[in-house]
Amino acid sequence: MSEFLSQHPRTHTCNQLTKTESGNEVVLVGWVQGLRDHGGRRFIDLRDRYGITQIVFKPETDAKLHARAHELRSEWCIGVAGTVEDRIGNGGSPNLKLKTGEIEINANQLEVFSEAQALPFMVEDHIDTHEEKRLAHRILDLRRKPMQDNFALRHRVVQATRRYFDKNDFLEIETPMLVKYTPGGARNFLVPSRLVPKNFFALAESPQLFKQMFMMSGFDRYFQIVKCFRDEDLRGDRQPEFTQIDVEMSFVTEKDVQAMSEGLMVRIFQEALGVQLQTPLLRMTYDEAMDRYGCDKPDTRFGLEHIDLTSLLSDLQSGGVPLFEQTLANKGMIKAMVLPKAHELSRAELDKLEDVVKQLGGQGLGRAKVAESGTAWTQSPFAKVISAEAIKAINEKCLAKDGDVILMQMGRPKLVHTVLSGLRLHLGAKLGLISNGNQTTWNLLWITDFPLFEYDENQKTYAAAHHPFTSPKMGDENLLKENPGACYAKAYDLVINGNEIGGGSIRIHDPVVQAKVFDALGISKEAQEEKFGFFLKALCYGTPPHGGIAFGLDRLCMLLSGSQSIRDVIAFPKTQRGVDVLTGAPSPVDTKQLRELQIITLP
RNA sequence: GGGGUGGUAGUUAAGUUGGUUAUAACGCCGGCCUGUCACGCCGGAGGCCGCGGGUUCAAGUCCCGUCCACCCCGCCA
Repeated sequence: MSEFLSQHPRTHTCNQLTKTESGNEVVLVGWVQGLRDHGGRRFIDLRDRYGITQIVFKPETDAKLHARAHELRSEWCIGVAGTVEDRIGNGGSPNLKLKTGEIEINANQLEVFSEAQALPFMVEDHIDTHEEKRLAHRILDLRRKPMQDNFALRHRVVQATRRYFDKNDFLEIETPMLVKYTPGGARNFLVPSRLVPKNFFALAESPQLFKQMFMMSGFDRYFQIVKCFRDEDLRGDRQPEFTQIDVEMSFVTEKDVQAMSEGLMVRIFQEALGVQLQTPLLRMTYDEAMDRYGCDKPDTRFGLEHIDLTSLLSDLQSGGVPLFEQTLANKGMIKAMVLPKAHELSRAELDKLEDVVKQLGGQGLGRAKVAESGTAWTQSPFAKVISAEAIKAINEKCLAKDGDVILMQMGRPKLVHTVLSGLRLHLGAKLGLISNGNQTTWNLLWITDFPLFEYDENQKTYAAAHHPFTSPKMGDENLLKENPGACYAKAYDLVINGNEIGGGSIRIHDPVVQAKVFDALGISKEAQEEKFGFFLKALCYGTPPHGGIAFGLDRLCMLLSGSQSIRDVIAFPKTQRGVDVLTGAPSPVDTKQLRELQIITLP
């Protein structure tokens, strides 16, 4: 063990010392960030979590020490004792980029705590290394300032959250992670039980039922910063284990939950970024969002809104275009988006949009360039067949002027929306319509009035759009039996710059209504009892009206930090395949242990 | 499950119609250097071209398969 620290305890961090401390004897510890060896003057940048301080080794201070400094290498972990000196007074020049740039430490003691091998990549702010390598050497990656900043920010978000809810009388209570397996919804990770052989726990997808039972227990206001687990395919903003800020309140309406959530956002943005949000936030119904953006999490920082031409073309007998006619006959939808002349794209660039459309699953991209004072189309496959009346009507409906290009998608509504909203985001980025970097715009909005159910074409059944404990809108419970597809839900999502950051709802507190929803979902009485019997029973002892919300902490931190990936705000994330390349998880286990669990694996 | 992009030195990349010894920058190693802070100068080492097969006189380059990473669709109540 090193005696150095007992004789020379750390006196300062590497971001503290200024000319005020000139002449002081200090001790700094940290990592060698860089070396500049001038023979008679050896400089190193010493880095710790807080910043960087220059150390200088001089032969006239200690010839032996000066010689030893020659051996130092990048990322060695060292301790230095020395005198704070004014750089200018020493004949040097200040480094205005550093807070400590006017001073340096003239070293008189050096301790090498630990050497470092040659590095797989340099520890610097802007690295251009494949993520695979960063993950494999995560400790080096995490030493980089942008990563250190990300986790400091995440800490501030978490602390702000705890302070906010504490101040508002919420109780932070933990819920189980090993929970009852319930099929439906996200796929569960399974954990075999040794004590109850051949039976499995699921890792909790969310604490949904537990937090509702807290309300039945009379806890009134609950929150938790909690890990959740979902065994689904990964994305840049999805990890198999992730963290939610989970919230539930009794005796509230949608507005109450939203107001409490807005207060949280105000506090987080204030404490994490120093940004003042304006509340109340904007609200948009799900139907409006789908109509204008084809998406339930629209990025409202730019235009390029969608225009629905379906009824217009229906009125015009498809304008004589066979493709439109076919679409309408198949109960399809026709939507358009206008690319303004101001953002004119070359024909080659427009052709490339076809590839984008195909990647999104579309067949192709209908397009038309408006000409002759809005009476004609050029560069369009439809131009030859479409009626003059239809051209004029579409141009007017799209408010398209000469030189604008109308982009069209048609077919099944779901696909039209996927393709056209994907194309919209692509164009927003390509045309530079989304501000980024320092000039950050924060568009927060609520999406409200979601449908209660979605029809599953494959299964030929309804599925809960949010989850099956979501309350129907007032009056819609009467539709549950006859027309479930027409029911709306007391559900809401919080969207920030096109990212779904939170989602919640008012829950069902009436066991009769809850049973009706299960019926509509096609879950038999027996299955209801088997899967949710404990919960249905719990509902029967005086359940308060209640509702809540859950926020994706990782996504929120990703946005606030300006990170491109959720992995940059998770210390040890998994890759796209759900693998931890650092530790090698998942891995095979001993057959002895499998036998104990009464599990065999297929060859 | 499907589509796309990529994998060449420690790192990031270049590598022509297949053709001698596979380049460069940074990093690394050695030397010089008393005011640097992207220090500078001189010298040097470093390669299973992801992996496996095939075509060919000859493959980093062409073909087939496969693995890995990233992005997207499906999926994620």
